[in-house]
Amino acid sequence: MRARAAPSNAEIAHALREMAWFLEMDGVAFKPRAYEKAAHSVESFERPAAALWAATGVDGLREIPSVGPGIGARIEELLRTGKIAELERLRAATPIDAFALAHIEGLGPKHAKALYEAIGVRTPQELEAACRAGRVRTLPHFGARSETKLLAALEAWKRTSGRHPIGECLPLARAIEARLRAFAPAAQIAIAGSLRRFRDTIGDLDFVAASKDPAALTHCFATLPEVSHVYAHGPGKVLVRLASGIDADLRVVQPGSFGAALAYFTGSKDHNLRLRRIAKQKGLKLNEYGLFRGERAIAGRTEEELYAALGLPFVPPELREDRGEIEAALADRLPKLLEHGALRGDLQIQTDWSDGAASIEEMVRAARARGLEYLAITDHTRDLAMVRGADERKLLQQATAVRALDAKLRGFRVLAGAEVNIRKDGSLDVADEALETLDVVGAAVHSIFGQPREAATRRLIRAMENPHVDLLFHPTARQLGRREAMDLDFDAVVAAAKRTGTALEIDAIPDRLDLDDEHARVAAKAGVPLVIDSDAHHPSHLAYADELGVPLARRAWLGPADVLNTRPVGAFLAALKDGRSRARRGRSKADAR
DNA sequence: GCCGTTTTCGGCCCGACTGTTTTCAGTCG
Repeated sequence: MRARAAPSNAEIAHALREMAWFLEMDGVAFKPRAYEKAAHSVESFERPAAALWAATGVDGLREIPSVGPGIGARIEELLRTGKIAELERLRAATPIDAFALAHIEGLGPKHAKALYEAIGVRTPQELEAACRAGRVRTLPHFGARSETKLLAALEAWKRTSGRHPIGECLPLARAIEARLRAFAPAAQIAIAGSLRRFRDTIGDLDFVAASKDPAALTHCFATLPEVSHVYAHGPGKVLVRLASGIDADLRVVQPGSFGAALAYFTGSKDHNLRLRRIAKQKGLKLNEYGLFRGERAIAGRTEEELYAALGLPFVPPELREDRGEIEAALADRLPKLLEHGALRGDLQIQTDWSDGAASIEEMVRAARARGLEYLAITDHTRDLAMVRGADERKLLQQATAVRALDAKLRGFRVLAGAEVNIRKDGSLDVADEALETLDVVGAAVHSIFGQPREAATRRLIRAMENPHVDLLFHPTARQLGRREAMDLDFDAVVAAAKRTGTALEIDAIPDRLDLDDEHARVAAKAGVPLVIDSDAHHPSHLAYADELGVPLARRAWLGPADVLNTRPVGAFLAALKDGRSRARRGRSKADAR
């Protein structure tokens, strides 16, 4: 019999969150927050809790912040038996689909419990039936309006899984921001929330404004053409649903509070909690209106002023996730992050030789116009026959064309490359002799995504062991909202990348964003070089590298030294060459064994 | 249930809005 796989940190966190929800449902004081905090902490803990426990037992688990004797014992129980008896008991006592119901907007644990106890609602489907039958309005603390709201929330829940890819949200938010600015040129207006932190998926769009006339601005927001429904409209706050199915909200404060409100609504929630606690330790109070000593505001007009008054350097929004940035700020050791405009080259470009929309010349022109200094042309290869992927002959023909163009250019380099396909067993679809002639070889998975972890990991490692492979393109092959990342032993992938001198890519095309921030951070910490590419199939796509790739890298705490394509072309190519010779050394060692 | 440069006990973030209420609980961010 196959041994049960040890629960991952994410699975442990999920169980702890469910505990928190059930405890809250029962009106238990403080414990829910303790479980919630522990869940967050386990989730963002660097090492697998299972390994920690295997090595040092239950006492070792207490190395994880916010895990004490109680929760430590629960985690141990989960690791040992695959279950938490207390969670099973809570589930049995109130057999509802807590996880699904928790995602219905406006429905919290208390109401969920009341609905179950009074009329037996256990799932979103049963909730919908009860609302339609008019049974919900008969309960205490519920009315006809509650029913209408729940039905609307259920519709929203069915339409979306709750979060939206950033590529969809960013243009929409910028358009709304522009409308608000046009309406109130004197007001301060900003995008806040997870969008300002550049998370890869966004729950809703948050806007913050400072204005002397809040009511005019909230009215403007509530009547935007993009708005399909207004949930709530108060004097300083509006909550709406947009026609695209995304929720959006606006908060308006007085100018003296703009920085405090911006920080507050940028979050994350966990980052804010830490700031609040620091304020409290100093005998201050922090809210969305400012930092107060007693009744007197001592900061709040700008975020910089606010952080300074808390004794902290300014924390860039991309870092505000309570993933160590508070500790780093307190020690004045915040990383020097990659800046916009720092990328000099783009290493994954498709042209009309395969599935791109533009010619090599057009892509080069667009790249120059964006201020880039070099480009690698990396069209698809043989296995992607559907997009006319190149065989060896076509590849050499294209390389000749690229080099001819390169020879004519002044002050810009265009490099011959390919995006070769990694087959099921880790072999490549192009012969080594052809790859050897190219400047930049990226390898990528385009099919068979569902392999077991061990096979998938071996597949990527074998591809990286080919000495001609310089880059691993979109390493986990995820597609946001469509396809999960491949199941990989990522630590093993990172170790192999380091050993073979292969750089890992942050593919910035909006539906991939692969590596994600956490993987990229792990890779960089291990000393593996990264590249940030647009994966452009059209000249306009070149913008993705700076617009989405750079913020993602900032979320991963990357500095310019971590990213190869911040280097001038000569230094970049030298780094690739170094990587190839490292892979050759690794391979000859493997052959000798 | 966790935590500690006020603490091993006594705290635990804070305010806006809604709906159902006659002063507030629940939910959200």
